[in-house]
Amino acid sequence: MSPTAQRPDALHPGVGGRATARPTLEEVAALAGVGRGTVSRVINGSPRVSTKAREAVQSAIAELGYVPNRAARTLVTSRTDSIALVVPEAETRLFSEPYFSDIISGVSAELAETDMQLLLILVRNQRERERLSAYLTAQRVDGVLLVSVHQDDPLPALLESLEIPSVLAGRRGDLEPLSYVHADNAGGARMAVRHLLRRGCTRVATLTGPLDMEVAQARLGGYRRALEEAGRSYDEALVGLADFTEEGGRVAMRELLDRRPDLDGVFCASDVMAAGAMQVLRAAGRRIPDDVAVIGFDDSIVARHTDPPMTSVRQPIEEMGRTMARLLLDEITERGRARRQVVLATELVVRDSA
Amino acid sequence: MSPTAQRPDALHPGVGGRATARPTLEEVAALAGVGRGTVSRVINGSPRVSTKAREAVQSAIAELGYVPNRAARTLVTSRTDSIALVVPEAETRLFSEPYFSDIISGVSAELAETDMQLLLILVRNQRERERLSAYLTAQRVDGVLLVSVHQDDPLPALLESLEIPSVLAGRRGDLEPLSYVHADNAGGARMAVRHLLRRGCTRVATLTGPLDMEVAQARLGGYRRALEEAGRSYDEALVGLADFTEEGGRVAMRELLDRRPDLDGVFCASDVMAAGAMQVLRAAGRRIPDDVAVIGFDDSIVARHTDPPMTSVRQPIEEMGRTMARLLLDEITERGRARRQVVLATELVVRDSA
DNA sequence: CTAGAGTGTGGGAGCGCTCCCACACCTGGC
DNA sequence: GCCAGGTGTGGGAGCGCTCCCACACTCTAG
Repeated sequence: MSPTAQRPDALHPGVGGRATARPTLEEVAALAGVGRGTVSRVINGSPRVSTKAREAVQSAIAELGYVPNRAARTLVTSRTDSIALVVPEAETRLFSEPYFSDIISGVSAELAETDMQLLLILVRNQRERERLSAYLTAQRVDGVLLVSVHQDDPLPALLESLEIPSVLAGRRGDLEPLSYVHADNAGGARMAVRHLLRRGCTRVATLTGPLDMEVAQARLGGYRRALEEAGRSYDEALVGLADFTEEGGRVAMRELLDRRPDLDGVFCASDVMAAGAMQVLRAAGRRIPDDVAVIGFDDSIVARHTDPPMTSVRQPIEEMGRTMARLLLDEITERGRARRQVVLATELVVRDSA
Repeated sequence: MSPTAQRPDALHPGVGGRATARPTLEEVAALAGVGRGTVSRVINGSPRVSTKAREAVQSAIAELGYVPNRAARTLVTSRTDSIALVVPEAETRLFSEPYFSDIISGVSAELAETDMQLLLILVRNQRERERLSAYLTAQRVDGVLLVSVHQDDPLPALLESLEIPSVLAGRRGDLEPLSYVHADNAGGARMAVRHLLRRGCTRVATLTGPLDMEVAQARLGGYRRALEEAGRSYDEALVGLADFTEEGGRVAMRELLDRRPDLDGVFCASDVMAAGAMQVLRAAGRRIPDDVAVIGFDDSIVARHTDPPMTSVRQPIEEMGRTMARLLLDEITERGRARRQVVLATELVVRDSA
């Protein structure tokens, strides 16, 4: 498609050499009848070039099909024009949720206008964490986006000490020193529980995520706040500790049902947990929503395929991804700028389960 | 965590310079009391180094916290130690299916033992396709994995002309010249339809994917073959053309029901289409599986959450990812080797819908 | 004892860029 | 006429590596 210089190569074809040799900046300069500096200036959009020289260079570039060698540029500028999206994916389940794909969609939408390349890096164990650490230390990216932040994860601290521009999805706590973007988890949870109460539920339980994640704590906090605002007391017997997974949701739901068989509403901190809980409730003969109303969190694809379709708290995940990318780009260009925090609103999507 | 040299920097702190200067190979050589060549040999694991020199170098590396500069290495070797996973994601739906995450899991599992870095690159429109083209032409990766291959996609041809090592997930057709890995789609479809026939279905319909994808054609072919093997004729009225999406499944199912209200089994070329079809069937008052048996394809998370849980053809997606990565690594090391094709078996997971 | 074939090693050259200094060439004001 | 202050330009230096040649040193066979 694009014209490519097909010059006869060296006499020795062998020793694993590439078939085609790419033209260099020097060759462009020679063809355009200018110096290397001028070609470089044209490529980098410097205004200090005469129209005549610029045109000569541009047509030489087109003729040779010249593409700059990024490695050479990186060697000089120590900029890589790429950013990493780091996913500390403990288990495949994390990935089978649309959360990550939506983040990625948002990030790459924001990057579309730039020539930043997005690198996805999965970290699933200690070994991979070390590889990433070496990778980041080697300055192979200009910045890092980190999703799924656990309180005891050493990654954020690593990013801090490396002083590499970075933005988190979520945060470790109130005092998070790194830039971050997250959803209004507490607000969303509160909204969900208020909906259950308004519906007439009087014994509303909750299934939490792993409490070493701020996001899980925030959702539990929203649950508690909604109850207290309604003048109801927070009852530990109605709180089931789980881990965002379907199986975890099933186990916790069974225990909850044992402890408080009279419960009539459940707010689950994730859709897949809610799906697990719904299975258990049905197996126990409860009708949804008549006997027990159920609300999930995420509004993922799972919510649309349960029976009945699930009411769920939607968070603007793609928008989160876009915002993260925007903050990171800013941080890369204006190094040393103040860290930013962004909180995006959540919304209740009402279907049939509550 | 890892020891990092914190030397006082140059007197001039400004002009956007990085805070910490990384040690170079030259400094390691000086500290170890050897030449540059020897350090390079140690780093690259050459056997032609004395034990004494090797140890001196290793401790110097540890002391300085030395990490090689990849850009410099790339400039010389023109190897990048990274590979791209290219996803021509037309719409978000593609991503919300677990297919891609499973591929990614498999690929990175296979890459774990190497120091290859995986780059995920999304291509969603013409503009992004051009960016990718420039990126690949600039030789920024050692190889490419391409998933979701459409017949009219210019990407495979681009990879061919660039002569860059690459492996496809799926293929354009029988004569695919690039290496590829795919599942036994025809066999899986055949298995599914045989299952329906054995169950006693006599009017088995099918919902296809977009027929510009070989994968959709193969599944349709398997459907047809199973019918013919059972001595039944292939009836176009029982074939609903769809596009792998839920909405597409709904629309096609409605049409099918209009045309052939007597159908008693449906093989759907994807789970989400099957989910859409099941909604339509129920709305039309059909019981599943008693009136109409339904089988999906993929065995994705959706299959476990329909009511009733869906029988589906499982393909070993993660294994596909692993195999793709393995083939690509081979192709990168032994350039010019013959293209390879791998077909992995599919399996019928029987649940309640058929 | 010497030629010959290994080993291990240092360091020059060079990968393809950007940075920046020096130099030409133009103005215009005195 | 001169000098100051622009503007555009060429090309040297150097980023941090790998490649490879040359040179010491072995050790063995004749």
